[in-house]
Amino acid sequence: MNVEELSGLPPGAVSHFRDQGIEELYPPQAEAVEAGATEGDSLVAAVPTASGKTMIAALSMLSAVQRGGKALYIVPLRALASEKKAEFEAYEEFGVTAGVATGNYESTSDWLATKDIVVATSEKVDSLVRNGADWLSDLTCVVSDEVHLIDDRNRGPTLEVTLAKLRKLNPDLQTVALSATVGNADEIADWLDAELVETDWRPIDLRMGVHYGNALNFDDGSTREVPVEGSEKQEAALVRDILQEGGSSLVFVNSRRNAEAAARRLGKVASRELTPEEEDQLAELAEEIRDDSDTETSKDLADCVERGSAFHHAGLSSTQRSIVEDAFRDRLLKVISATPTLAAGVNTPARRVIVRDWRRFDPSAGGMAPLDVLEVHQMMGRAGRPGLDPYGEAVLLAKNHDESQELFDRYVWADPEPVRSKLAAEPALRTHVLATIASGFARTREGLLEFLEATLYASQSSEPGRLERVADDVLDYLERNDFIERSGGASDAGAGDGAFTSAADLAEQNDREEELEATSLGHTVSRLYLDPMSAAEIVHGLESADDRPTALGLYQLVSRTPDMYELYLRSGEDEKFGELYYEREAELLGDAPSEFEEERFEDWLAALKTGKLLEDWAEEDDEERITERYKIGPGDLRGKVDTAEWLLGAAESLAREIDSEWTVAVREARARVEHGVGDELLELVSVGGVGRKRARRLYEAGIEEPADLRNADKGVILNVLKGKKTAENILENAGREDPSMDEVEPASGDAGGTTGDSSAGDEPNANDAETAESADADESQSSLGDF
DNA sequence: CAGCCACTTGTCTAGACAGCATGTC
DNA sequence: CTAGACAAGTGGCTG
Repeated sequence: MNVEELSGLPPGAVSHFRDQGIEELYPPQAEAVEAGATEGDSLVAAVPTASGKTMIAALSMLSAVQRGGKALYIVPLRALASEKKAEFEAYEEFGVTAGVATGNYESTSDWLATKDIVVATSEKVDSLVRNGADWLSDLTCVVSDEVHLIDDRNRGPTLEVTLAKLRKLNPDLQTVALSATVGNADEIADWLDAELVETDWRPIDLRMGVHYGNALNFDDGSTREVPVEGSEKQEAALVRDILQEGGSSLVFVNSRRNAEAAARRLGKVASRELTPEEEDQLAELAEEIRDDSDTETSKDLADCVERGSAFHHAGLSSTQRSIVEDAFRDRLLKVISATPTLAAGVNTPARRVIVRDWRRFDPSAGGMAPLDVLEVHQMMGRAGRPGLDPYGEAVLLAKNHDESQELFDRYVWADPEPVRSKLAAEPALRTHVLATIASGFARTREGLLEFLEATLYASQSSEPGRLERVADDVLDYLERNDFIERSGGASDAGAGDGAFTSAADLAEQNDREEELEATSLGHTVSRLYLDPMSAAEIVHGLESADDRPTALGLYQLVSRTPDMYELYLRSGEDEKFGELYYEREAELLGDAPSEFEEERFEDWLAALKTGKLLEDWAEEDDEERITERYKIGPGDLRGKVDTAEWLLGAAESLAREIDSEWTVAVREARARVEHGVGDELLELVSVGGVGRKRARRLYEAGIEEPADLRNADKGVILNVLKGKKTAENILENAGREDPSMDEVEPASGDAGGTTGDSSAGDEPNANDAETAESADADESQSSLGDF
């Protein structure tokens, strides 16, 4: 089918596609159009990665907009949201507007209401539903990308419930679900009342194979000699082999450490094939990476990048991740070794994909468990760059003939697993049942069960009554913690009034439906997007505090909620943090588990470790020191700080809600973690342009609050802040009447500025060691080193 | 005696969404 | 009940 034959699109859309070099639709796309994608019909497209799924979405959304509607595109990751938004923004050329809504992106609901296409993460959509964004009922088309993630234990239920809610909100909604090829696409289509388009067609050939010995055997029967020379590893031989043809490769491994070690080794292979220009550009990139963050991880990454290789995992900062991804797409980097982050993330195709590790540590399995077929296929699907490579190659590594055979059977010839709803897991239901009640989707127990009937879980359930049972447990839990109230139902029967209970009364009570209503606290929890269990923990912790909680107490409190990802204890650390615990026991909120409850006590200490990390950050320790001390990457640190900020913000709302007297303490702890400063700097840091480092330098020079910025000698300020432009900017933000720095010379400051007049001024460590304040910090560090 | 290797032992394990109100060095 | 890669340490061999 030619794009010219498409109808129902906004005028200009077809020529836009033609300008992009799209003439003929790919077969799956044509099939989708035939199935009614442009006519508002629902559809499930289960097709391989990179076979034009986005185009199917685009055609559906654009035709919906042309009919006067509004479309929503749901993605699983923030990074994908920005990628898609950039793609859809090009439609502005013919008058179709696009916006993005994620947790960290600027976005007011009013502003989104004006956009034709909105891109959002599933959690953000869920949150918008909970907060009653009224434009949601104007939606006529919703696209769910990577819908197979419904299978995910943690985040799948959110997507599932959100889709069910959107469809309930607007029964005529066109639902377009894009999925990898999975075992049961037909079930998903049934659930969504949608047509199914299923194919394994790909725009570029994908050859899958297994490397063993000196040979690479493909699924089509062909063989390629790839000798392993000397002591080199198989993946090194494979990377070198394809690099000599000018192709890049992607190596998937199962741990961060493996990714880093492999990148280091592969750097030797890649560096042999670099041109001088490439070396220069890579050196620049390496510099950029070192500038982004001053940590061991950054240095290691930069060292690799200089040689044309890189590692990629969640310990990298988001900046570093995009640097690596972009450079690989520009063919500057020859090889990336990555954990599975990359397989699910933004598009980074390579000529050859090497799945080195097909087993991953899984404590629940007690050891190494094989990866899902679906997951391996997702990785393999990254092979082949459209328009650049003649074909893509996906290779598994075997050590012997038996393993080679096993890999063919297990992954090459195998079909992916079916998608199974994980909704009946209690943690998932806890949060979604509360949200469903709070946002009025269900007002009775019956109504709740009816709503749950509309989920994929219900359509798949082989165990009748399971969902009902778990739902009842969850309702009990929510009621016990004052998140909901039940009234009028059979369970209340006779409990209160003690009056006579006749058979007739009983019958009547059983007939009457039990009503469910969220309490004010329950509404708050739902809107804040907290797991009810986190909220309960925080509420209980705040209520149990007799004295003003310390920052560490609050940090440990939020760190032990299920919304904080666990920082786990390494061997030996249980003792270290056990000591810290006895030192600072009094600061912790709520009841500590007994030491004899080993598992719970470990969790408690792990939360203390995370809390201590946050305290270190709020005591202005360097990023480098923290990442080294806790053996984490810069990305992990930022993630922790981010989450803590969010949770403490939520805790502040909860504190207000329950009239806690510690609201201010929570707010202060949050502000300290947000800016990474001690409380004496909180005022300074509220001035635009002043962060943790500048604030500390200003404070040391005797400028302790914004008022001082307005009155102090400009020479002193300039001396601290270096650049005139920066100084002017900050003075303006502080509200100084005459911010101009013209003709002002740096003056040496009163307190700590004596060594500060070096011209470069970029030594963040230099000024740390001077004042009483940092002496404190040092002390806490040495005590930390001891335990 | 230095340098290299082969082998042993101990350690450790993927990922990342959300509120709210505005802006790091 | 289940693994395996890496890094650091150890010991033996060679020149």
